[in-house]
Amino acid sequence: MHVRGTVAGDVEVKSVSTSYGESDLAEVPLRLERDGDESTRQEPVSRDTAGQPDIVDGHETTTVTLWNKWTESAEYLEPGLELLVTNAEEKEYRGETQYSTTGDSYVVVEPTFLVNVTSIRNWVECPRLYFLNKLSGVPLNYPVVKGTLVHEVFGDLLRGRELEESIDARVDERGLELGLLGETAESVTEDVRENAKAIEGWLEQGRLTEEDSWRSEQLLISETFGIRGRADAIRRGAPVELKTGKNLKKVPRFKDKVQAACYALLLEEHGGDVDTGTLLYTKNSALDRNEETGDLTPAKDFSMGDGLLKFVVRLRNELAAMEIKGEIPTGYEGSAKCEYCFEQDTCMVVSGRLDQESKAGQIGQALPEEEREYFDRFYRAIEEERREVHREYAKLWEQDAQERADDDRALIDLEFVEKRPLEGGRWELRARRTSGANSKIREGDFVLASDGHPVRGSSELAIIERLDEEVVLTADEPVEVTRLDVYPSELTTDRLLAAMHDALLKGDERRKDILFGRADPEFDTVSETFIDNNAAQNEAVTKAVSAQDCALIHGPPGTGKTYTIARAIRAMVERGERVLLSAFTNRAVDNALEALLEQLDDVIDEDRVVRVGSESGVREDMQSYRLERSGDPEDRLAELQNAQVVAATTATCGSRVMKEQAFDAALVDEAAQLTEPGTCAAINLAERFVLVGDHEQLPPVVRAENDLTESLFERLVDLHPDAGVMLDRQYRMNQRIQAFASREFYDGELRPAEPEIAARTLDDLEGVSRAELPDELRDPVAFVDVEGDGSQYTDGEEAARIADLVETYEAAGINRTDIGVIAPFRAQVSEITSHVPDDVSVDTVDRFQGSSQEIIIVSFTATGSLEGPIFEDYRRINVALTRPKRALVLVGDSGALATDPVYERMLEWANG
DNA sequence: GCTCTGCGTAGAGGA
Repeated sequence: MHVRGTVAGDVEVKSVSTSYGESDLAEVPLRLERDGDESTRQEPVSRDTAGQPDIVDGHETTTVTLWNKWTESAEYLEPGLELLVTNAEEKEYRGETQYSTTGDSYVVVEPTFLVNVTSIRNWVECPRLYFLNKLSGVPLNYPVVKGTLVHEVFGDLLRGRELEESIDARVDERGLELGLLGETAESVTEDVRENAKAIEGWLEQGRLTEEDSWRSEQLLISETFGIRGRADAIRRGAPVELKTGKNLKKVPRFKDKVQAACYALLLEEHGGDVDTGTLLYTKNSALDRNEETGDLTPAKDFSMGDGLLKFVVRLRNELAAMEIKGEIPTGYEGSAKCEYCFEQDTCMVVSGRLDQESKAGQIGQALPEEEREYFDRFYRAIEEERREVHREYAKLWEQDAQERADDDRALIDLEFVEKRPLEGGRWELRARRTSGANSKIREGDFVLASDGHPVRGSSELAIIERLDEEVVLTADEPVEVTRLDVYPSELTTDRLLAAMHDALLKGDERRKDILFGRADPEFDTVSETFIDNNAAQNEAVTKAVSAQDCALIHGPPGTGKTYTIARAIRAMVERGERVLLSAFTNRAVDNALEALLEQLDDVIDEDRVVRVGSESGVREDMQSYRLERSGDPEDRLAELQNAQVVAATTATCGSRVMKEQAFDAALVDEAAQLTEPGTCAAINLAERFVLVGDHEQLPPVVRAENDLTESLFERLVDLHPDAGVMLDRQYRMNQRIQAFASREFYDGELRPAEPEIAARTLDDLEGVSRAELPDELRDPVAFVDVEGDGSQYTDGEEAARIADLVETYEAAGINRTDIGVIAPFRAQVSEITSHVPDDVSVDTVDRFQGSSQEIIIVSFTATGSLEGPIFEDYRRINVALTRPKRALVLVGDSGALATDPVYERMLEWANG
């Protein structure tokens, strides 16, 4: 039986004498997991072949005894951590039911925390090395790229692709990286071929002697052991790991065995019974000839005993416990000798700079205390985000299909249509959507495609190629797909961490003086006039161009910040500088790039502007600027190096490719939507930076409540007011519409740029006369009082009323495409969408940021009271109210709105 | 409680 629960008190570890001699044991007080909602819970798969495991029910506290080596895992336990003991034994002790481990037991700490196989591999080498890897990421280097290529070719061979064709295709795909590394296609092809020949020879042997069954690159998840990873290959049910590094010893390296053992655990949970593993060292072929037969022997088989598997689970437990507690490893946890470690110097430097305890010791001067405090604060915040991502993994099996669908995290009820083999051995899968349900899943995303359950059923990591009424996917193996689940990724948290690390430990001192307020930003003298009809915009461009360190441009709604950025970049380009243009979202990057291209028209050639990003992320009309990754290495390199302007999201700025680039200046748009480390990812690449944004609009989206919610932009605006300029003339709203936002959020400083803007009304639109509108809608700002239906996240009455308003406007000659409807909740967005015609754009406030419409109708969706975080953040209201150009209609329950002073003032203004 | 975009996935190797 499996016992699962939460540690409820202090753990007692002791030694006792048994008939077998001296034994260690740990007594763990455990609050058993209550199996409250049976219908939604399924039991994890057991390693016990005797039958289905029982989950111990109830919520009483009991004692679980962990014997012998499992006491090691008990040492990291503390109250609140979750514990799973498989194949436990039940016993009665003084009238109480207790449990203990048996010879077949595994003890798993925090089983919902899915640990990567590579993390375990790094951890067994040295826990401190694991930490350093996480902190700085692995930079672009040839051995790693070559290793990846050989793996890809190996996978292709297993899927039946021809060797030379595979090598050519794979080398071509990596053109950009190889170019950056200064490699030529010929030399890499030769190198990969040499490694791949060894694989091919070995595969041939297997084919000659016996019937082999293979599959390649399988992503496996174990909810019992809390491990996830992708096995290179599985041969007759056993893991095969490919290594392109050197190993001249007779036996596999220990960390390689640990890695294979992880896959063995994963395979066992998926129904296998594994006792051997194979490691394939491709460099060994020529060196390691078998003396007797003369055969090439790159493969080393080894047996995997129970002891190794349990050891691996204990390693995983140690790692998971530290991650859950947010502790930083010192290196003392492991037994590696620092003098043999070739990361020793890096380790000592990082330990010295951050003044962290470390087995290798510290060298160098510690960072100033405020910087170390900053590191600790942001490390904690980013790791909190990482734990939120891990909560998402756990939901893959904790939520049932319907719950996930309701949460927009899965598409269920797909109807499998067909599978088709692609060249290169991959598969195209097609399925039909049988309902109109929406989800977070979009084209280009990685998803788990399954025939029913993403973890327990047969499932594959797949890429969404197309998503409309039919779903088209590509995957390594053909799954008869009926369900898709969002596959969470730690990639962005990894990049945030690396960006913070780079800013603090690699950034120059002057930059840090600015970021920490120890020095004031300085400016050159520039007397040129850039924009002659808008003093604030001209000052902003001047500041951006003349900044030696940084400039901060505060751009309220409609003040032309995108134009200002474009103008500033043009001035920089004219000065011969290389510029990075960045923002958090692809949409913002493409918007800014569009404005920039107009400015650069006669300044530089089009091919000197490059957009870096994925095909699915970049907008259709910007695809021609997109940097292709595949092709001849020298061509790819030239295209990027030749670019004087590079545009990319901040996440992409943290990629290995972008980290190889350097710029004179970085301009970051929508900077108030970025976390500090997110902003650093972009500005780390440049000598100077310009942040453009509005901290009175929406803040960064973060999963956990932590220090990431304030943007670097906002902090620097306070810290260095002299480096900032506020754009104060808006080109969007009628004066009436603008008044409230200006007074409430911008100290009354926001004004119309021109009298025509202030006076714009619906009458200006072709074929429209306000005279045909009912009285209440003739004013540019109107309030429509609707009592509401009392539901929480939807309001059918508001939706119906909004549909009427749309019809009224249409009758007055207004195009439906000129009307936008904004609601606070997604549920209300769907509700309204079902009431109004398709060409009226309906969306959440958050998604409307950055755009505008002739007419905006706001649905408040609140009855009775105004409770809820969505209404607490006034920045959201600022965004909603500043989207329209000519007319704004507020629809809501005046009683509810009047309960909050800001909303009450809004009502007075709207009714005034 | 609610809003929700990014990212080649995870792993590739050095000595």
